[in-house]
Amino acid sequence: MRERPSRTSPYTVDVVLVTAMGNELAILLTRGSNERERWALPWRAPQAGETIGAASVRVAEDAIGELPIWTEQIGAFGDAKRHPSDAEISVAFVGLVPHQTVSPNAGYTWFPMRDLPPLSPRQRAIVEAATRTIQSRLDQAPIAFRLLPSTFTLSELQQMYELLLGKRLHKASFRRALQGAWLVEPTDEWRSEGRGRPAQLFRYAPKKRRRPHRGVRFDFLYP
Amino acid sequence: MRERPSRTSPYTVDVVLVTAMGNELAILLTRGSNERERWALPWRAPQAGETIGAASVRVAEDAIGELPIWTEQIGAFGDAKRHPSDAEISVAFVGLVPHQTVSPNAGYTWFPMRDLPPLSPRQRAIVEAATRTIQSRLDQAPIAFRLLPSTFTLSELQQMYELLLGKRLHKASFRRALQGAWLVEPTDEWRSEGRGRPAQLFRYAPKKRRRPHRGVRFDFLYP
DNA sequence: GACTTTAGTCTCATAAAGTGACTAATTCGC
DNA sequence: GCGAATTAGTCACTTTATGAGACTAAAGTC
Repeated sequence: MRERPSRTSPYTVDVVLVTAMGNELAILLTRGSNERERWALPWRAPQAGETIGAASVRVAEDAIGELPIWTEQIGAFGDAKRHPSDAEISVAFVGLVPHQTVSPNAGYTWFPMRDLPPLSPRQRAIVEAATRTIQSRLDQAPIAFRLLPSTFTLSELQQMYELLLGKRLHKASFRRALQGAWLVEPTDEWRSEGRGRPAQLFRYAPKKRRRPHRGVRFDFLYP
Repeated sequence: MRERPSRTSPYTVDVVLVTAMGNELAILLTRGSNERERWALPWRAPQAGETIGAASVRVAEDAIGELPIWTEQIGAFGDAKRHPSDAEISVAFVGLVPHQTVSPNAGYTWFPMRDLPPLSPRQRAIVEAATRTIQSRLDQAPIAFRLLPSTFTLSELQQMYELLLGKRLHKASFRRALQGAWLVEPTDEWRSEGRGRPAQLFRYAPKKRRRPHRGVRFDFLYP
């Protein structure tokens, strides 16, 4: 983050660290040491010999002192869009971080996704792509489960899905799909959350099942 | 392709050009000028100031003299896997090319995907990711349609989907889904292909429709 | 003309999804 | 203590999607 891109690294590795903060998704931004700089995604110009995977790990550790619970590469960004560095391209990663357990290091701040400060055009594009990456993987990896504590109520789980998908879900349908997927098992604990009936706590405990085999889907509207 | 990566470009842009060759998918490989080199995906170390998009276009034009009908970035590859260049990372693209109309330039050869010559580890990983990218976009972009001539029979379309997905599809289900998607319209032409009933020709002519709104899907089996 | 081959349709069975209403267990105001 | 409000959890009904096989149609082969 601090160093300028060296001659041997005209690319950067940028990481979008996402968390669920209350009812919103938030990402981690930094201004580095200079207070007058723009906010920016944490990034790093890898050392010679440092792989992009290793660089992304290091960026995350610099920011939160530990590893995200899930990481995926988003892609390479460049195409003339400006970046805090002079690098031609930036390889971007998303990482998910449970909010409760993690506090960012000095200089890093969570910003709700709906109210981000101005970013460089390239990093703005990276953030938008990060959202799409999360949503497209939501049904393939236990993303929502890992953003929650080890036990959780089904309402909490549904709210997490709603947050990540950016849309409301129907309670009965959600639970039916969840049951069919054999992904959670009930504990014998219940939690009373003020008013209303207490909710049973569940834990993530996936069981093997046969992969549903589907035909084709035509999901595109036009050209 | 010919040049070594310069000091200002320690990354390459690699392109997987895919076509349907008879009953198989094939990709375009080159050995460059040296007959004793390994076969490799077409790649290029971008000039200073050349964007990755522009570089991918140029790689494709060098290989087939025109643009693929559909292109998408696969991602950045590196992580210590070897590559024909010395570059730390390679940004990979997939491009689709209709086989009938395109003949590769000198030095480039189509290889069926099931029978590829040895590639560098990094390019091997790129090819595998290319397949996954195509399959995951197949329901979101008119990929199969563009690999076919402008008019085609529904059997041809189904075979193209089967080829791209790597699995058989049920005829009636396929046609029903296709009809529901309003993507093709019949022409008044028919084609007789030797024995059997002549098939009606269709053209790709998508009509607007409301996007199907679905709930959640839990498509992952375990961790 | 009977048989084969490919195209195209139909129907039935089953599974998945959308939806609203219903019951259950708790707190809050009074 | 009791009813309203609130949240959890389930049910029943409808609609839509999917899988599968059988059936009809139109050509060629012999």
